[in-house]
Amino acid sequence: MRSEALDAAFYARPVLEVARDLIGCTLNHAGCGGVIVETEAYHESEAACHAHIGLTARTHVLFAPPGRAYVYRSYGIHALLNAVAEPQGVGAAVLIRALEPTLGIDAMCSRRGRDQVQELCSGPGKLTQALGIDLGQNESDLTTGTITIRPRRRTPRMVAGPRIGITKAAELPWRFCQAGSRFVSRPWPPGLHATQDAV
DNA sequence: CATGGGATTGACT
DNA sequence: GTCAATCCCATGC
Repeated sequence: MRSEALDAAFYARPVLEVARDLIGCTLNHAGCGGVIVETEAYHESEAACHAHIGLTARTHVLFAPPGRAYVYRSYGIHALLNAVAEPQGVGAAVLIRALEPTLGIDAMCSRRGRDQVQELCSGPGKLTQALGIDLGQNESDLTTGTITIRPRRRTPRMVAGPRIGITKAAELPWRFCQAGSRFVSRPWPPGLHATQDAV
C-alpha cells in the first residue's frame, strides 16, 4: 500500500491552518470514507477546548505529538473524531464535523440505518458511526494507522463561521466549511452561501 | 464516593 | 420548535 497519508509536519502547524487545510482532504477507515467538508479548530488558549483545563487523563492526548487521533464520547452516546495539531506540548485539535461520502456507501448506510447519502456523515457523531470509528481508536496515529487522511488535490472554496454546539468562546469564527456543500452538519446562515468570499 | 455537565442526534409536539 | 437518551470524566465532599 502506498503511503499517501498526511504526515506529522502537516499537523504540527497552527491549528487554524490545519483546520482550513483539512477541508477537501479524504478521510478513510475500514473501506469507508469521504471528502472532509466541515471542520472546527480547538486550542488550549480558549475555554471551549478540552485542553484548556490542562493535562488530565482525558486531555493528555491533545498535548501529544501532532497527527494523533483524539476520540471521545459526547453526551454519553456519540464518538467524536479529532486530529491533534500544533507541536507536541501544545494542546490543540481539529474536530472533523462532516464528510461528503464517497467510499463504502452501502456499509455506511447499514451502520447508520439510513439510505439517504446526505444523512450518512453530516455531523461529527454521524460520521464516526458511519465509518465504524469508536473510542478504541483514541490516541491512534493518523499518519500510520487504520484511520487515514489523504491530501486534497485542489483547494475548495471555503467559508468560516462560529463553532456549533458550544457555550464557551462561542464567538470565535473557527468553523470551516466547503462553500455550498450539501453535506455539512448544519445549513449555512442565509446569504452567506453565495459564491463570493473564496478565502 | 456522588454528582453535574457536555464539541449530538433523532424523535416528537 | 422542544427534549430526552446516556456515559465518561473532572470536581467536590
